Formats: sequence, C-alpha cells, structure tokens
Amino acid sequence: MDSRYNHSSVEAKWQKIWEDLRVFRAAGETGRPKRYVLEMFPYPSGRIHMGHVRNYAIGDVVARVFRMRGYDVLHPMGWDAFGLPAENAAIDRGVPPARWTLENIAYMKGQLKKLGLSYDWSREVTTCAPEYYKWNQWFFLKMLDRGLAYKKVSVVNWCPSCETVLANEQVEGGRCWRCDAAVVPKELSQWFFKITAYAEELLADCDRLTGWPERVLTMQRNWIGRSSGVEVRFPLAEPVPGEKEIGIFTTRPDTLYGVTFMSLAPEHPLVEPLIAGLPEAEKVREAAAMMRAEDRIARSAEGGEKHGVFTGRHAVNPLTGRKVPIWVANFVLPEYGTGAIMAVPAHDQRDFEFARKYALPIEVVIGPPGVPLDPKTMAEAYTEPGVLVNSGPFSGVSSQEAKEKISDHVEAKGLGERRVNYRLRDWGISRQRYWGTPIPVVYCEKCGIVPVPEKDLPVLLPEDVSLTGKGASPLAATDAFAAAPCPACGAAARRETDTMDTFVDSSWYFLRYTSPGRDDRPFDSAEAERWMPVDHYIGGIEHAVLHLLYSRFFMKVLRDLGLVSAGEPFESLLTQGMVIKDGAKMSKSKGNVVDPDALIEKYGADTARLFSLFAAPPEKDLDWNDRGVEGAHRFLGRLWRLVSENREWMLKDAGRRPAGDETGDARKLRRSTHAAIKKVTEDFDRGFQLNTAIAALMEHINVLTRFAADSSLGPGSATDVRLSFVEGVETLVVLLSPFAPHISEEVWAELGHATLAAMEPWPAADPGLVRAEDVEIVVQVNGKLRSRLTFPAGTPEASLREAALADPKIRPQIGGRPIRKVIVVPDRLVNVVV
RNA sequence: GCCGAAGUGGUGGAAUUGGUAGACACGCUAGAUUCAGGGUCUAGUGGGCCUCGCGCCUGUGGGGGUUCGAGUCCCCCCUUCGGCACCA
Repeated sequence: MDSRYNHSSVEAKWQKIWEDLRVFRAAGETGRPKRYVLEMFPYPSGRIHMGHVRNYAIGDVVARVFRMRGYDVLHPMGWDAFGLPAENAAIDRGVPPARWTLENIAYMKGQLKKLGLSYDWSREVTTCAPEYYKWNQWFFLKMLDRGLAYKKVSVVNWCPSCETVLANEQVEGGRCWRCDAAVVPKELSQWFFKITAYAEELLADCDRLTGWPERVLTMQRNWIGRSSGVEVRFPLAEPVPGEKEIGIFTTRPDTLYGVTFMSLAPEHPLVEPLIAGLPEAEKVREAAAMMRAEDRIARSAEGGEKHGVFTGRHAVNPLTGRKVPIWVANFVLPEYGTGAIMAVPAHDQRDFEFARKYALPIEVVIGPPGVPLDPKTMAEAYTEPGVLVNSGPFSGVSSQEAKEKISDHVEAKGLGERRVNYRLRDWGISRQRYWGTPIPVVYCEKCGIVPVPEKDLPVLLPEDVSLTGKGASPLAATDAFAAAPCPACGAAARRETDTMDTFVDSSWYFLRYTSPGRDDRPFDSAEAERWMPVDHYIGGIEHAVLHLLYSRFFMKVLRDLGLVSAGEPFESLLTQGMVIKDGAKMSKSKGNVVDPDALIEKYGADTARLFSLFAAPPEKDLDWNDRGVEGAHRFLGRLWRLVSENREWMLKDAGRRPAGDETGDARKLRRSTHAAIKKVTEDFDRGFQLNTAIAALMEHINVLTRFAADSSLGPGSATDVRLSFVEGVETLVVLLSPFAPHISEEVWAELGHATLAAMEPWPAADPGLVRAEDVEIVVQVNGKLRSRLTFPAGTPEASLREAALADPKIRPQIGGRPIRKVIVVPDRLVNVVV
C-alpha cells in the first residue's frame, strides 16, 4: 500500500470493477422492498457544472445507503435532450442539433462516470430518440381523443429572441425563463393541454404531499390560485342586437349593492357590439386598441396606470335595478373569470382608484360596525369584513354571512351561479422550433385537423433541415416534412410544423426508466407499479411550478388512461440549494465558475463529492470555497494514512469483532464507533442532513487517529484494544463508502476484504455502547453555569442534588441565601434557585 | 403589498424534546518535525475584563415577554433572500 493516496488510478479502477460486476443494476426482485431514487436529469448543454455535481452526489449517497440497507434500489439517469441550445449551436456553428446533442451526451456521461455515481446505466433514457418521443406523440393523441389536447387561437407569450411561444409558467417577471428577453403578446393558433381540468385535484392533492417542502407546495397552491365566488349576469340597459347581458365573476357578492359601474377587458367580445353605431364608437375602438397593445408587463404590474373609456352603454344591477355605465378598463384581464367585472369602488382598491380618476360615484355598502364611512372623505377602499348597509334586505348582516345569503339569493332568482375560478391557465405546448417532438396532426383542406394514426408513429423529426434562425419555423420551411397525405382521405395536406414544449418530455421520463426498452407501449404497467412513485426526487427549486406541476398533471392523466394507479409521481422531494461562489451563483459572465473536470483531476471525485456534501445542508445554498475543498481532501488523506500505518497488523484481525466486555481504552474506541454509526444513520434519516453526518465521521477519525498516535498500538496490543480499533476503522470505511466510494473500496480491500464496501450491510449501533458511562452534570445557580461535576450515568436525582449543594464552587454562590427550589434534570444539570 | 424561508465567531456551518451556545471544517496564532517551501502533527482561537483564577462579565439581527432555565416558545420591529404580484 502506497503511503500517499493516488486518486486517479484508484478511482478509475473501482469504476471499472463496479461496471464489470453490474453492481448498481436494479434487480426488480419482489422479495426485497424497493426504493426509487431519482435526480432531475440534465439538459446536455456540453459539460456538467457544480450544481450537477452537488445534485448527483446527494442522490448517490441516498441510493447507496438504501442499497446497503438491503433495498432493491432503482437509480437511473438520462438526458433531457430536446431544446433550443442545440438549434443555436446549429445556427452559430453549423453543427446539426442531433450530432451536437449526442456528442454532449457522450462527454457528459463520461463526466458522470468519473464521479463514481451508482447509476443503472442500462436504463438510460434520451428524450430526443424517436423511441422516446414516439410516446410523447402517443400521449398527445390519447389526450386529443379525450379532449385534453385542443387547439385555439389566443394571445400568447412570444419570446422574440427564442422566436417561440412560452407557457405562462415559463414567463418570469415578464421575461423569458431561458433567455431573459422581454416577452411580447402575440396572437397565434396553438395547441394546449387542458391542465385546468385537473386544477382542483392538483390543488387538493398538495395536502397529501407530506414529503414535499412547504414552500414548493405554497408556490404550487398560489400558482393554481383557486378562488370561489359567484358569476352574475347584468342585463344590458339599452337594446343591442344579438346581446342581452354581461356576465361577471366576483368573490365579493356581499358588495353587489355597491356596484356603480362595470368594466370590460379591452379584448372582451362584447366591446364591439356594444359600441357599434354609437357616435363615440371610433374613440372607444381606438382606446381599446391602445390598451390591447400596451406592454404586457406594464399592464399587469401593480401600481400601473389604470385607465379606461366609457362605452356609452349601461347595464342594470339585477339586484337593485340600478342603471350603471359600462366602461372598458386596461386592468381587467381577458383570460380571468369572464373578462368583465362589476365595479364596487367603495370596497375594491382598483375600482376606487378608477372611480376617483373618472369621477364615478362611490357608494358604501359595508362598514365597520357603528362607524359610518363617508365616500367623500375615504382615502382608500374599505376591504375589511364589516356589516352591510344600504343593501336592501341584507342591511345589518355581517359581510361574512352576506356572502352566502346573497349568493343564495342570486341563485334562487336565476341571476347567476356560484363558481370557482382558477388562476391556472391551460398549458400551451406549441413551439415554433425544430429540435423537439413533432405534434402528430395533419391539416387537410377537406377533413380539417386529422390526427396521425397510432400505427404511423413516430412522426420522425427530419435531420436534413436548414437552420438559419431567421423567419418561420424550420419545419414549416421543409417541404419534405410538411407536405403529407391526409390520413383520412389521402389528399395532399400539410403537417403540423410546430413541435412540443420540452417540458412534455420531462413530464413522464421517470416512468420510462421503469421499463426503458418497451417498443410497444410507453412503459410496462407492472414495472411502473413496482417502482412508482419515485420515493426520493432530488433537484433544483427552479422547477417548483414548472416541471413539478406538469409531471403531476401527466401522472393524473396517465392514471385516468389506466396506465398507472398512483396519482402522484413524487413521494418526497428534496430541493437542493444553489452553488454560490464569491456571493453569486456560478456563471461564466461572473467568472466564478469551478470546473468539475479540473477539480476531479486535482483532488479526485471523492473529494469533490465530499466537499459538496459537507459544506452545507442539501437544501441550503452552498458557498464554494477552495480552502474547504482542501479540508475535505485532507480528511481523506488522514484516512489513507491511518490505514497504511496500521494495515500490517490489522490484516491479521480483519473482520474480527471484540467480545463485548471491554473496558478502558477499548470501550472508549467502541463508544466512538457506535456513536458515529448512530449519528450518521440518524442524520441520514432526518432529511438527509449529510453535512453533519460527515462531521460525525470526522469526529470519529479524530478519535482513532489520536488513539493510534498516543498509544503504542500494534500486534502486541491487548486483543480487546486491537479488535476495537479494527472495528472502529472498518466501520468508518463502511459508513464513508456512500460519500467517498472509491477510496473506501480501496481501503476496504487493503484491509483484507474480498467483498465490496458498496455491498456491505449498513452497520447497526449498539445502544449499550453509545450510552456514556460517565456524564458531566452542569450545576447552575439561578440559571447561570457555576460548576461541572462528573457522575456515572443514571445517578439518582437525590444524589445529584446533594452533590451540587455540597459543591465548594456552589456554596459561595448561594452565599447563605435561602434555597427556593432545586431543579434536577437527570444526566444533564442541576439548577439551584435562590 | 401578499406568501414563504432565513438572520449564530474572522468564514462555511452545529446545537434532534426549552437544559453546557459555537460540534465539524476553513482561516488565523504559537510550537514540533535537522525547520527552504510544502506536507504532516500538537496546542490555542466568540468578545471583554483581569487580582491571570482553570476567575468574572458578556454574547445567537433589535426590543419586550413566558420560564428555575430561551438560539429554541410568545408579541412587536429591522434586515436579507426566494416566490407571487391589478386574478375581480
């Protein structure tokens, strides 16, 4: 055994052995309990970054520990391989997207292998492979069949830089989630997945996801945005051909008596019929057009300028008979509720501001009990609960109660119905891009939209496409692809040339891993039953509402298609923090990037893994620090030295364990060993607190190292000391093996073991050994620490009390004052209250 | 504005049920190794006072409170980060 540790040769050696022995294949045995450990698969951008290293190191420890605990572990890896960067590479450098992607995958796979991650590579999944995206198309057809996929013209979020549409979830603060360009509105005909059909269930099931971080659930709940209220129909006051009423949605039916005007979104279909023929029509038309053209962000930002225009028409409040003017207002959103609102300026801040600006009447219908509000002097809307006034038969009723009573009244009179509204919009999946899954439909002049028959799947993405980055979608410009016969009548027709959002790919990949080879169906239901749900899903918080919501939706759709029985894909979720350096997220532009290849080259994969796990708890941001990396590396060096210096004599005792009647040094060594087992095991079970688990291993090695240095440890030492030391070192190696697997295997072998450390059973702590024999009792006077005494564990309260009061350091502190109380916490402290 | 998370030494972070604050690591200081450097090892390291005793005071963003005892529980406030942001 060399006196210095050579990480390069050792790491390569064990990676090959693991691979040759197929150690990490999921067995699929029914006799053992299963664990499905999954990390979010990467986009093959070219190279892995430190965020990946951290993510995959965490997941690998989880997978390895469960394996050692006897579970049949599924721990797969794959590639989220469709996406825009591949097209950009093609445009910038003329490399075909497929080639660029596959080359990146090959390189990154090599990087992951160099990290010693325990993946079952036989299940590798690549989403840009036709064998994979065929099933995206198949799901699309199933959803089309069930009305869960549909096409409509709508105003969409257009990213001018990516030249494609974005789903609502993919717009962050008015900017593209990927390239940060300002998003603009654009009217397009698009395919949608009807995620709103599952809004209620997606919301309700958040309560069942007890293994998820609360903040992610909060974000999902907010995103779904359920609100319940009433839809009320307001008849038009003047005759308008073909129209007779305006439907509005409100969550405040208790304020119905305070309506003083109505506001329509400028996009509302009623605007044109209302104004047609009126003298002010042209003015209103122009104003509405300007509002529609307003910058989307400015229009939806709070504090943004509210403005509007009077249509010249009126509606009638169905409860009071009062005639109120109909306005068009920029702040009314066309896609929420009915795109029209009743305005109650006294009790809604937006309506209040609008009313003040245009001198519209303000009528108070709710007030704090006994304090009349005066509309003339109000500085803002009164939105708190209160008691109804000026509300006909409902005056005097609390606003809380009035909500129900007025809703009942509205329904009874046939004026409207209770309704639930969601902020969640349907998921627009059309992308005007090349490198994605073709949407399997054909447009026929005679037959209309015709789905591609299942037997003709996959609709292959053509490879000989010219990508210029200019003009229309690349597929639309490729006649060989776009021209196709109608599947129904055979006439010349055109294919859909949009591709699917890549989030479709990642919405079910975890199911594909359970049976990646199936070519007759997306996955084998029996295998999915065995492995699903994913027990531990680990990845970045940035997918809190994107990927994680879409996957939940898909799972429910697949359940309703009868393909799976579970309705939730991820039992528990760990959102790991970002990797930070010099106060900022690592990025090329900031020049604070740490390259994993260079790190592995210099220190080895074990060091890279260990530091990623040690520097912070998994869910918190990790501050990268090169000195800290050195520290992790030194720890491994100490292990190596400890073993190499004692190896010779330890070999004779390999695998032997002490008898159990140890005292003195042997007992102390054993206590350290079993305390380490207990701590590492508990930290792992307590939400994967891997940083403190590693600290416990460091404490243990410090005990072993110090002992080896202080005593003349060797073949001549007493048997119980030798065996306790061997137990300490061997246990350390086994406990460390999930964190730093390569050095652990090497040291394990050097200690005379023919087995793999990775396959060793996880050790169990002996509680009798962990318990300390002597404990230090803290003695306090009035809660302040005054003395420390050592006692055997389990000393009775009375003895502790007596000894504390007799303590020479305590007596002067009491100073003859009367003792009011003595609190004794066994094995911990005595507090004398005077 | 609303929702959520957090605030502990020079730094990253521990403290699991209200019971010794600062585990572990980095950094720093001193020493050892025939000491160029590096490596390795040992000791010390929250702040302040000091009669240098294994002494006293103080200390977990700030201010109150509950308690024999609070980093931990309650109330108010401040700061930072993340999400949502005219959703009727």
